[in-house]
Amino acid sequence: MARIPDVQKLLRDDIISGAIPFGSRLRIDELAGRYGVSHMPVREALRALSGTGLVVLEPNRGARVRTVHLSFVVDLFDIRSAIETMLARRASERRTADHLRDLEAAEELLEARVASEDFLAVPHANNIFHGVINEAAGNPGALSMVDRNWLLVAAIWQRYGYDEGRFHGVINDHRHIIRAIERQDAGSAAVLMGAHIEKAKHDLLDRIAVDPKPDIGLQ
Amino acid sequence: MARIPDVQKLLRDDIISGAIPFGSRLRIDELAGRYGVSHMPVREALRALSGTGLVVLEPNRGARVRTVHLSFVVDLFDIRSAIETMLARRASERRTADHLRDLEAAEELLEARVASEDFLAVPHANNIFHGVINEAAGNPGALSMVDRNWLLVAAIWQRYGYDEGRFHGVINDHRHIIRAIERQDAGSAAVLMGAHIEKAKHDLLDRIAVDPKPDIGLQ
DNA sequence: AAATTTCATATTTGATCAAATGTTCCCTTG
DNA sequence: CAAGGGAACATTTGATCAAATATGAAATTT
Repeated sequence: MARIPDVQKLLRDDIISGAIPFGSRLRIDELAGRYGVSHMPVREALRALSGTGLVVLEPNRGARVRTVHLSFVVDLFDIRSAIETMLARRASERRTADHLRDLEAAEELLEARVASEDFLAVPHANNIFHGVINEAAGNPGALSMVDRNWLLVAAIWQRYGYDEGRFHGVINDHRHIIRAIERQDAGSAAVLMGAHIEKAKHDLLDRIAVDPKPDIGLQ
Repeated sequence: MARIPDVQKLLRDDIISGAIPFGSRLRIDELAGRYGVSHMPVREALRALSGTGLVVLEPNRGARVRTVHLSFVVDLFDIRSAIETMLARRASERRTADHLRDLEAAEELLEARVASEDFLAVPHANNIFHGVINEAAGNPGALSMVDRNWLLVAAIWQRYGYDEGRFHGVINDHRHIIRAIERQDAGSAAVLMGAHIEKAKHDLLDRIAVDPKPDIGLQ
């Protein structure tokens, strides 16, 4: 009684969590055994994931988890910066009172988790915060692009861990971004968002530089 | 002896050309007959295309070509503007002499086609021009996003046709963009590219406003 | 001894068939 | 006559099997 979306999600999560390293071969029968399904749903799940770029499929040669180079990490952040900057601008123009409320709720959740040192749960709260902004921008296509991008960044960051000191800078950035969106100051929101993501990029790159962990599959 | 990538390409082209309208149901057996293959490759091709967003798959309810709203057209251009602006900036920084040569060759091709009034072939030349810039930027992930975006824009534009007067403005924009990239003026290249895409957006929206063609599937 | 070819094995891809799920139309009932 | 239920049909999904393709190892030849 297993379905394709289930396998897709299980496999996706196994890749993000690091259980399956970048560049690994993905054998259909092996995955079928792992998830307790026949090999048919696995086939289709792999095909679907190849469309998202998380899995690379070569005809007659099977599937692999995408390989990740250091330059690819930079590229990911450049894309994210371009799109989220645009979305912050749009969100400033279109935000409703409801959006502001959601935004402040998301930020409170994030700050509560930092205060209680529940650092593992912070990235998820962060994801919610950015999700509210991107949702408020009202561009579903861009939203799904950012989500895909986020997935890959999460997969990489998961493997290198967070510097806990980072979160205080995040909180300060967020508060300024909220205020810009509140006063519908699109230009300010865009610049602040750009800087916010630029910081994230270098925080991650620094962690990779300090401890590259060559066995992770980052090339 | 047909393969999945072939079916994928055939189906993709049929959607872009307008042979299969937006929102159409895509029945596996029907497509198998259309392309002269068994239904197995079609299944997998649909799954792969669903990953790209061109096809929407609902579990146990089959596949449809994605539906396109007017607001979605605006969203597409916003995304494209955000990414291509970033790529124009990067291309300015990284361009080599070879890139400049390719860029000028692409532009000459485009201008030749406009001059000989071969208007149907102009969009392809235009695609090459932008492709060179995006290639020079050296961000493959962003490149594939732009390509996907371009696919959808092409599908829509194909249905509404081009105003031939448009191309002269395009040529002027392109020449200025080339000069900005040549002198490695990233800020200028970015602004010019942003304006260039903004113009394209309104040229298309105007054509839709003049003749909405309700039977096309745009909602 | 090194290289190339051939053969065996593993794996993906395609075809056929069976089961589950969704849809539609007709019939019954209120 | 309308609304709800049910049966027949269509379509997708899953399973099994066969064929094509790639990979790796062993053996033969130069």
